[in-house]
Amino acid sequence: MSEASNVAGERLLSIITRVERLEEERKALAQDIKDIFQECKSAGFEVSVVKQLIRIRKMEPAEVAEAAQILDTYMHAIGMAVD
Amino acid sequence: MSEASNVAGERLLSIITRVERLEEERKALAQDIKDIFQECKSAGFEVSVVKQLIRIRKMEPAEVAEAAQILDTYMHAIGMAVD
Amino acid sequence: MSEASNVAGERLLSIITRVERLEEERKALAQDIKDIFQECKSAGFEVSVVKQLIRIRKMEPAEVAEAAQILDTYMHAIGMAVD
Amino acid sequence: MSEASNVAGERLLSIITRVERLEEERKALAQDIKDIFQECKSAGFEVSVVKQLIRIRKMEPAEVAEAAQILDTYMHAIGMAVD
DNA sequence: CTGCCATTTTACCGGC
DNA sequence: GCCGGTAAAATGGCAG
Repeated sequence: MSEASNVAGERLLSIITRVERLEEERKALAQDIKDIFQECKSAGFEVSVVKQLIRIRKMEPAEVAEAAQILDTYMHAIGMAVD
Repeated sequence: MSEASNVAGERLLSIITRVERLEEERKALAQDIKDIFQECKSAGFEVSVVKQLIRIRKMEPAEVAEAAQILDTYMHAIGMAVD
Repeated sequence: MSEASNVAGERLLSIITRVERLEEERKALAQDIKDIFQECKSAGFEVSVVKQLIRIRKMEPAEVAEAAQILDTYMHAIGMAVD
Repeated sequence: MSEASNVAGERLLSIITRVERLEEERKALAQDIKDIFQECKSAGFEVSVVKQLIRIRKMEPAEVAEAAQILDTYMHAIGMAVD
């Protein structure tokens, strides 16, 4: 036999191979992102600021959710929970 | 104009949008990988060991041997050697 | 010789031993914290709320620092940095 | 009254204060450990390998053997065995 | 080559 | 008691 010596081995190898494939795609995307930031820099933008902008755009909904969660926790704490 | 008030702004918005798009694809791939490890677990494999295997497969054989060698040397040095 | 077979080995063993000692102290502190939360629960407080309070007390200065960092980043970006 | 407005509040504040104190001690210990690894590096040891050694020392010998065994089995299963 | 940041791994904590 | 997600820590990669 050449690679996987039995049924379990074939299954395992399939798992490993698929993961490795997806990781490569992931790596390629990371490279694409890096390329865009390179272009960003060439266009005269501060990369760190742009990254921060992106982070803020992501965070705003997250912060709303967090605030809601804090409120919810307190309401539970004082026995006012609706559920 | 709707969002970006000038040429630089449009360029910047384009950059941000493209990065965000790629990041979402990255996130989706990460989820796919998680799913495979879930399947891996269901199939009865030790996920941590499978991850270790994938790590080893990424390394050059020489690197693997060298790392083992250093570890062995240190173990001898502190009297932890198996022999 | 019994444990470390040479000068380098003794040095290495000393390093390892000290790290292990500090890690144990760290672990003991973690246990102490857990014990306090147990007491907290017994006293009738909602542990999750107390933890959140602690987190919030930690976060306030962190948020100030973050805001300052954002300002700093922008000032750099527009060439107004003081340094 | 200054900070805690009642007995429960005082109790709660005591809990919070003690936890925060212990967390600071924990943080200080983490810094001490970092310092030792810095010294370790300066002494010419491979920090990653030393960390690996410490991990192995924490494990029961039987566990070490078992983990190696499983890895070996999987490597054989997918045809990566060295022998 | 050192410090920083992203990713990964590990420990914790709640629900089922 | 295990399993799931979540928060902390460690690791590795990268820019400066």
